[in-house]
Amino acid sequence: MLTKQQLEEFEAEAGMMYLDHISIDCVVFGFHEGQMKVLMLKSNNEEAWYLPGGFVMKQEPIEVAANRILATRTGLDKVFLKQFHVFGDPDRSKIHNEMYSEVLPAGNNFFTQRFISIGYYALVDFFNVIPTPDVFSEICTWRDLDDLPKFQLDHELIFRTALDTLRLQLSYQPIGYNLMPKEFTMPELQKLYETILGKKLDRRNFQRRILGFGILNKLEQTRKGGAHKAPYLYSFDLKKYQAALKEGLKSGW
Amino acid sequence: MLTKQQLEEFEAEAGMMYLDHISIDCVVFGFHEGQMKVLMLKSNNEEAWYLPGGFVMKQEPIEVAANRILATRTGLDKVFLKQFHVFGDPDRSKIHNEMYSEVLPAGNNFFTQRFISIGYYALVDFFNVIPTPDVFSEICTWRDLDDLPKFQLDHELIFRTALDTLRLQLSYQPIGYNLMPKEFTMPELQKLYETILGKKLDRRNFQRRILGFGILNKLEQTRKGGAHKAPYLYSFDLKKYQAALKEGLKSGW
DNA sequence: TCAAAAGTGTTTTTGATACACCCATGT
DNA sequence: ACATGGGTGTATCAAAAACACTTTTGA
Repeated sequence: MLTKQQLEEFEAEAGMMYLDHISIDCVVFGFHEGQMKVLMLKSNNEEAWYLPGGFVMKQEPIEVAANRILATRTGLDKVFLKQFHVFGDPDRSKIHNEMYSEVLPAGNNFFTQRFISIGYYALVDFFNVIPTPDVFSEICTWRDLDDLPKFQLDHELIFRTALDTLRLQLSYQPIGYNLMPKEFTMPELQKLYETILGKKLDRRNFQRRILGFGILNKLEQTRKGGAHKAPYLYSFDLKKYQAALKEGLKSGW
Repeated sequence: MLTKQQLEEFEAEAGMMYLDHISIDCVVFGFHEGQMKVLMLKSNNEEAWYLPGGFVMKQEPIEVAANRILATRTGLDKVFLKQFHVFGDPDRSKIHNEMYSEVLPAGNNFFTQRFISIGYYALVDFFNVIPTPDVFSEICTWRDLDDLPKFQLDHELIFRTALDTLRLQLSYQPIGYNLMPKEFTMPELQKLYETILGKKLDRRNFQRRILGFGILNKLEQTRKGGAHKAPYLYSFDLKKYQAALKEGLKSGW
């Protein structure tokens, strides 16, 4: 938690560096132990959690800003990041505004203005992320998709919209390269799809379809140590994967 | 074309009314005589055309702003309007900035600041639109999709992104209610799809598929006066249409 | 040795595509 | 009467969905 003085200093600096009225919020999806996760933050003296976010520097492209914000929260560079919606209700930051206007001097100041937030969602490799709190929080950690906390502001809407977009994306784009480790088994990849979609898929049909996309390399080795028959390992064929991203998986018409 | 004084007055007013740094651009699609059209504007003393656009009032939701901007250019209220992308490159309004900084006093002024533009696309009934120029232009008119003029700024990118989004949309959402008149024939609807997609479709398969969606009502009457067999008239079943919008037309997985 | 997970099929159903025939209408 | 566009139907093919059997492995 910031002291009043720290907040005032930060406010003054922010007003110099950043564009007014524009913020960025990121929904960072990760996958671990068969569970879909979102990266979230929390301050010790608030109950509700919020999404990683930030502002756009005066001469910075918004994509660069989103990457920078993500990098500072995760330690990651160059991840899959996609703009999905703009949240522009004038009341969306009301509670926040009221909170800060108690602490900060009245009148124009950076934090109490109206913000229009550009939503990005990211797909990242769980193991590479080093969750890093921002200046407003002490806690930055993964939350299970089926055990979500109370959200601040409209962050629940932002999260839900991101998830819906991701699900839709799944039907015409390959997904997984950014979420899975280098090598993985077919059941592991299936679990990812099932988690995103929130439903069970047929093992055999899933395998046929995924292989049909032609974006996987089957490796020689198997994943040993499991309690049952050892599954084969696969990796993504990056070239073909990226081609599929461009072309799309099915034409529609 | 505005005089220098008019521009200065408008600038001062805009700075009071509107949020800094945020603009809205609309790609308005219409359909007439088997041709897809976009609504565009042009000033007499500039060569390049631009898209209908505007700014967000200080306490106005962005959806409301987009609707207001559209309403002032078309006379329409409550049309299909969808946010599709944010354009946030710091150089995107460079040329504009330079242009205005010649005319307007140096230093901070509304028109020479950096703008991040929220792109909306609209699907409207051609016949209901009354194209209305804005304060910067004398011409506001429909342009054929296959006879497009030179664009200002990054408006070509905005237009192309809108078209791509619309095409993608077509594969998982019904379209047409907002573009077609109340009553229409199957060949007319097919022409719409063909124009959006930029390719020919099989007459019989198209009909089967569209009817399969269950969003059309077949009317008793036929469209007479044509030089051939009179085609049946159809209308959209609004209830089922909106349900299909929500559900999507195919699941994917 | 057996339960559970994984590999590898086949059958069935559905939807997309391609194609054929007849009907109505204005010239 | 005929060319043209429109209504309706069928054959074919490919992909999705449903389903079955065998293999491997640790407990």
